[in-house]
Amino acid sequence: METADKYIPRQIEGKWYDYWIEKRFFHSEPDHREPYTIVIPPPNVTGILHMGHMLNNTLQDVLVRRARMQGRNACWVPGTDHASIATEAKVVAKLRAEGIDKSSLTRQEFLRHAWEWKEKHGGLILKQLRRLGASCDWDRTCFTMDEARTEGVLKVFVDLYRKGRIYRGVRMVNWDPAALTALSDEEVIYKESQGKLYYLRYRVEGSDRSVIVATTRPETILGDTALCVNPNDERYAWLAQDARVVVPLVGRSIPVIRDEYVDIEFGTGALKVTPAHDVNDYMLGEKYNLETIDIFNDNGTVNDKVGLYTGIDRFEVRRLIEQDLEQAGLLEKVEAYTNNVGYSERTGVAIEPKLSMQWFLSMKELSEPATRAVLEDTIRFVPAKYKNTYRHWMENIKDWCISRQLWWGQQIPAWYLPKGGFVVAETEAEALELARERSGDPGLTLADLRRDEDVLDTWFSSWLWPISVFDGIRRPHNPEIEYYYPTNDLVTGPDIIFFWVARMIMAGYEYRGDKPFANVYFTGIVRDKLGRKMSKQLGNSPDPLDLIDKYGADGVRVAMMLCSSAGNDLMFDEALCEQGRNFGNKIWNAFRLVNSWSVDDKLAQSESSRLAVEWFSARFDKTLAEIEEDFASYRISEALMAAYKLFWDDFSGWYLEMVKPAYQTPIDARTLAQTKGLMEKLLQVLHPFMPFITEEIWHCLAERGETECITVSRMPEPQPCDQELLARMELIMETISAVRNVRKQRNIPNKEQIALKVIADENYHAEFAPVLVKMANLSAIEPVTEKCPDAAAFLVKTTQFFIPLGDKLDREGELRKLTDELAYLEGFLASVMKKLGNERFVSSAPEKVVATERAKKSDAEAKIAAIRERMAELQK
RNA sequence: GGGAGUAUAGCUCAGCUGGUUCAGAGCAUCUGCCUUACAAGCAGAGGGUCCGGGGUUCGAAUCCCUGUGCUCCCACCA
Repeated sequence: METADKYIPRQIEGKWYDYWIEKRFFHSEPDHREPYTIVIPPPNVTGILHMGHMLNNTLQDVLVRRARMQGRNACWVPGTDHASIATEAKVVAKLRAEGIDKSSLTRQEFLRHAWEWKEKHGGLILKQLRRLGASCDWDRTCFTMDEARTEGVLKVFVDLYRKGRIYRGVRMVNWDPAALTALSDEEVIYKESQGKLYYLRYRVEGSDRSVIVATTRPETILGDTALCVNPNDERYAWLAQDARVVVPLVGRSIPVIRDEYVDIEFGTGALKVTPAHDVNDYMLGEKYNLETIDIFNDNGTVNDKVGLYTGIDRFEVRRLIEQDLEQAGLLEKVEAYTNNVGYSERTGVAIEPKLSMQWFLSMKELSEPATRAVLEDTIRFVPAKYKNTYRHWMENIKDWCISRQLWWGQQIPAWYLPKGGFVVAETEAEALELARERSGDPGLTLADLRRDEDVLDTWFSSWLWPISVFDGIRRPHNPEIEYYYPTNDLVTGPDIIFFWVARMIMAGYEYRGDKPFANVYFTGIVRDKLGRKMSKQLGNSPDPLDLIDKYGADGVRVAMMLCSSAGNDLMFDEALCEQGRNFGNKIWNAFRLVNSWSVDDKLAQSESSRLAVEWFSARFDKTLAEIEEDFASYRISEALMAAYKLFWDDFSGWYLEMVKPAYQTPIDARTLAQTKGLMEKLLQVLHPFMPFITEEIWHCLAERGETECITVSRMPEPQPCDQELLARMELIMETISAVRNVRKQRNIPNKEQIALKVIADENYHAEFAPVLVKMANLSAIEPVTEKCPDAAAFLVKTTQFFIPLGDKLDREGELRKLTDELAYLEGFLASVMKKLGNERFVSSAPEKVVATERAKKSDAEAKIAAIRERMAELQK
């Protein structure tokens, strides 16, 4: 049968994925087996697959597939996140493109559009994950805003409210004037921005003097309610205790207060205080009981409180006010200034600190068991360095602002009573009942109640994810949650350690009394080969699906795994995909070779084949043990590299060459069967990394029943291996290399058989002679007792080998080589002697170390003697 | 401003408790080969101030101090 010499992934990947799904191999139900559970970090429902997802999900798939093959009941739960701000922004943009303004719609109408959009475009990313080979249990696909999850969220909200952990409060929040919502601190990104520092003149009342104040935001003078100087600043000692100043342009009279908060060194040492629009000023305002004047509308334009610049955008006002101040002679000077400005992670606009009524979750108590769990390694972080980051955040945790002024999300289950006050309940009916009780008015109807307009922060649903995907919030004792929870591994990025990981841990202890997962594997950020973060703007991120088309899913998976070490950023280079694809091709060709052999039943197994099988089996077991260890410490890329070398070097490069029959001659049945068996085991080891090609070849190697897929086969377990055998073979391999070297240097074609003579000693293992003969294409190996003249000679450990060359021998060249070798060995010996000559070394170093030094010495001496003899021989 | 991490071959990275698995791997490069599974391959080769400087030790890539570079997190002085 003819098989192509190039492996074409496209032809088989879709076929096998469909087959696995059809046979329901990825579906899991609780049973008697030990569970292995991963919940996917839910991507945004409107998201599309990028390289970060590729990395993250390949890792999860490797772990899940491996666990499945180890006989565990593997369950990987997929799903998507409703991502309130991001999704709402997309829907708003889409409506705008259709000429519909969000403000012209009712909440219900808007949500209808949003759901429509979600049904149409949502979840594309999950389909894309199938291309990658992700072995998720798709029957379990969840959405953070589906019915079960939403009910869970509301139940938790009510529960926390009743426990007194949720409260309402006026706080300074990070206001996003584009999305028209408050953001949590974690959603604000600070960036250095080029700005200006304006020096403004505040006239002192009843005096002809004035105070100069430096500010980066002159437009906020509209909201100034005080001026503050440091009490220790002598420059302002002349100001009366009850001095008042006049706000430029506005003309408002405000008090001068004194507080050590003000940095004497900065600017002029005088600070304007705008409690409504600056976090620090807000605190001063609280302390000195200052008036708070909110000057902005929600969209960032100036309101009519002051009567100046009404309706104009904040940045435009800044420009205008600069001119107006200048004209009024109230602008002392303007300097260029670089400062840090917060921007919305979602919309990119500058954050406006704003006072508003929000819902908060008190975090202190929740954080305590969660902090302990990580510090005591009940939950293991890989790499462990993130424990520090985690601890630092948890120990300084602040209350969580959980309300968002959006429509897309879970609406806060609070209802306001007509005469003030509110009730919190899971359902409208319950709310009504409570409201009647509370108000003492049994005639109250739902229409009398007004539900809070805000929705909950998206993370308020995703922090429940490991529980809610098994419906463990609504039905805490259902068999699924009790079987699958706690989950095993969480694979995610360190950038959401606070947003998500920490909060899941808190929710886990609060609602299950147990950790949500045993291990957290933090991936790095995928960067391009220049070290730049991959981004749409830079256009330096390849489309994962294009890569899959070009290199095959297996190839791209290998690429991702090769460059990822836990917690480190990875420099992705498309060349790695090539390496992955090449590896697939190598596997394919090894299969083609094995597949091409015809069997002769009468043939007995040759000695060299018998030895080859024995050796490779040992080699396999040794590597398998290493791979086990790598997995245990989450060194996934090293595990893959070990398997890669095992297949490429040991199996293809050595083993197959050892057992390969001469061209167009048959192989014995025993060797063929053993080779296929070894290959099957190799495919199994590789399957978690390269699911498609391994499944394909698995079925080509033998007739299989309908469900006898590699995907659900049992992973080989490491057996003790014969180290002695491996060491002996190592020497034979060295000898083969040495013979090849001689051929190369002397231009002796590989086809030409040559003779080898050996002075056999304890390091020469004659039983391997058949392997040596075959691999080095020797006519014979002849044991001798004397050195052989006119021969190329080489040393393997202590064994001397000779290849008679007759007059082809290049005495000059040979001598030069020997001289170099001698010089090296003498230098080496000298350093060993120096060490051994050091009494302190001999007396204080452990016995073992001294012994190895002594062994080095005698070894080097023997070699030097042999080389000297050989040189003398050549010089005759 | 506070904290953490990191620096090893051209690139990406291993290197655990200080000593023969200590200077490694893969890729890239160079030199031969279209040798009948594979040129997406085979056989070889070269390549290092283990960031600089001190220290501890019989012995340091490894431990300590210090400097420098890079990365990240937290805070947000108007």
